[in-house]
Amino acid sequence: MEDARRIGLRDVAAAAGVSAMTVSRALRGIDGVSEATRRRVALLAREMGYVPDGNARALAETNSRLIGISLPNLFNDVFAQILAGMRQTLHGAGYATVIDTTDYDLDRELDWFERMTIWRPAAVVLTGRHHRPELARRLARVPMPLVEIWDARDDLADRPLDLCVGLDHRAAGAMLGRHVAALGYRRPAFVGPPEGIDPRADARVAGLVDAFRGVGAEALRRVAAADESAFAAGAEGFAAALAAPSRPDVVFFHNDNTAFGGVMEAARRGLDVPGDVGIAGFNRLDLARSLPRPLTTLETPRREIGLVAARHLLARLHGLAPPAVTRLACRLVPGATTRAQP
Amino acid sequence: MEDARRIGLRDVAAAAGVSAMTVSRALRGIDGVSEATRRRVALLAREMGYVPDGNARALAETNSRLIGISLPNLFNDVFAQILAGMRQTLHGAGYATVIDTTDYDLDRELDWFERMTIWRPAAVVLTGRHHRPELARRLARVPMPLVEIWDARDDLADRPLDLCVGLDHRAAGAMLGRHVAALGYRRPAFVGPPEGIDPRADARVAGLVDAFRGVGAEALRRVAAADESAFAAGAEGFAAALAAPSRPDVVFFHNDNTAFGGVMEAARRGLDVPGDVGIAGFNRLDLARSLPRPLTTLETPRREIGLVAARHLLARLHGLAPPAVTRLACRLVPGATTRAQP
DNA sequence: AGGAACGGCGTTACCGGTAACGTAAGGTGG
DNA sequence: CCACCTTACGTTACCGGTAACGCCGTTCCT
Repeated sequence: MEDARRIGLRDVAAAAGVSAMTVSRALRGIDGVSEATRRRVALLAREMGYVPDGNARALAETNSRLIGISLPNLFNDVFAQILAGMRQTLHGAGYATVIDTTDYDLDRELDWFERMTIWRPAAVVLTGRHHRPELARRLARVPMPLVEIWDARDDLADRPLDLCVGLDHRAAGAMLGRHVAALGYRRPAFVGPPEGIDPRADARVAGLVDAFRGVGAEALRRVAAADESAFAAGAEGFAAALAAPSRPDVVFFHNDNTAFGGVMEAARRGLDVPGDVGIAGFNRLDLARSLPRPLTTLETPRREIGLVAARHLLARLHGLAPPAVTRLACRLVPGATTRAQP
Repeated sequence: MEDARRIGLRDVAAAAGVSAMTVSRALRGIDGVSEATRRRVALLAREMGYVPDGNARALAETNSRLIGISLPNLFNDVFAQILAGMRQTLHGAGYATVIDTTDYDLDRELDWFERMTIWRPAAVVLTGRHHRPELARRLARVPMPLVEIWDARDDLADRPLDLCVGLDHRAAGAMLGRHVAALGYRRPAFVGPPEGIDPRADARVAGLVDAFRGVGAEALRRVAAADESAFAAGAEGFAAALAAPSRPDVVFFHNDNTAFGGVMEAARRGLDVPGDVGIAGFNRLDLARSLPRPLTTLETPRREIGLVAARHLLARLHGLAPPAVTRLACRLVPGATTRAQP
């Protein structure tokens, strides 16, 4: 594998009869080299198969062009879309991105952060507002621009580590909940991950509770559903929710995919949706749009979050001062899986 | 941002009253340091917030622990699952991974490859067997272990660049096609990306054509469907396929998500599936499992491809010689969207 | 008792680039 | 004709680690 020594700047320099520094300048397009020399060097470098060494370069320059991004996972398109939005902007600005997925495990996030900072990234992107305290301590020692995405709660006491772009999941849950409560539903249930796993899910549940408080509704029943497949989890969770003594008249789901599992389970049981039971999803995933009976859901601006986060990060890297907290709006999408009128 | 100079090995060394080399050895757990010194140094390093510099380290050591991975995209779980399989193994072995998505654009793949190799990765993972010739040329100059995943056609004349782990998409298409042909369908259509975008889709179409050849079937009609949503694309493609003069009696889809779009469109039109028209998907995505009428599809071993690819890559990095081409088996999943008997 | 082996640590020389500064040749203006 | 400025390079000193080797005081063996 390591047959011949790698070709370095010095090798090209020797072949061209100039100094290494001249080759460096020529290849980077920096002033101080005649056009003739530049062309000769560039040609030679290409012929010899010269590839610059990123490590040496990064070591010599003090600043890197690397941005680390931590996401819970890449399934169900939510984070994949946020990521796509960020990448587009960051790559366009000449930054490389390094991704990791934590599966909602804060220890894995911290672990990744420590392994990542070894490479002296120009900035870091984290998901959510909740991290191990050790992470903030490390960050304080070696400050660097940082964006927390996806979760931007409306709470002045809760300062972000640096920048923050996302939505208020509690408010989002409340918006959806109020819409559904206004339709007359009074026995709400929620199917999603167990409490304490995904803070955003917990926040949305809190929002639902807010919405149903004071309208004479029963307490929201939360059902934990976990399966490697979101669809299966939704079906099982829906079944579990219906098994409760006081049968819910509407079931909220963690996202549209799990909600679809619920819709399927309802059909399997011969239940009429929304006649017998209402169903609401979250995020407005592609699937929600394509169902014959459109899902009642809430559209989250995922791609926009990615774009804005990247833009603010770039501004920050250029020494500007973008807003610390950016809260993007969600859009209620009334569907046919909840009844139309009270 | 760059207030105080970063703390380096020398700073810790000075504070501990030893040489930088001793600190380096102590922190890396290398022999030649007394236990007392090691502990003192480790504690001091932690207190001072010392973070090693990956670039300097990578420059000093000749070999890196970085593996670059190129995938078409991260939507619809196919590549996300392959990736999850690889990551698990590679991270366990102490390698870091850097991902990029090409969106099926070979120029972007080449571009990424050139930017990536600057970091002297220990190995590279590419998707598919088709790349820009320039990429192979670069690779020849700076040889490194490489795996091509997902596509492992059964063609002796077609040598992989190095290693290869995947499945034979043409054979997979043929397997599914033969099953469906045996059920008596004779007017097949295919809905998926336009020809020339995704070589695997093209191979599967070739397999379908193989399967329907010689059974007195009409020529397979290929319908291009592209939409940002796979579901919408499936619905539109299905509609387009049905609009043909000789209406197809079975429609194959690029994957289960697009197939689901077809199922929805059929329901919207009041068509009976499989009575009026059969539908078949591909990949056996989670969705296919959760439908009330299970989709006829072909299960591809995505996670296993990731695991095996990573394992072979590690073997290769350890100087062993894993098999050059590994073809994994697919599993036919007969469903209820095609009729049961001829 | 003398030399070998060993544990524990320091020195030196890179790894492959780049910033900063130095310099010779040719052009320019007074 | 000479001081002065450009242009086009070359030199030097790092960037922050690590491998290889050297050195010194113990301990152990014969």
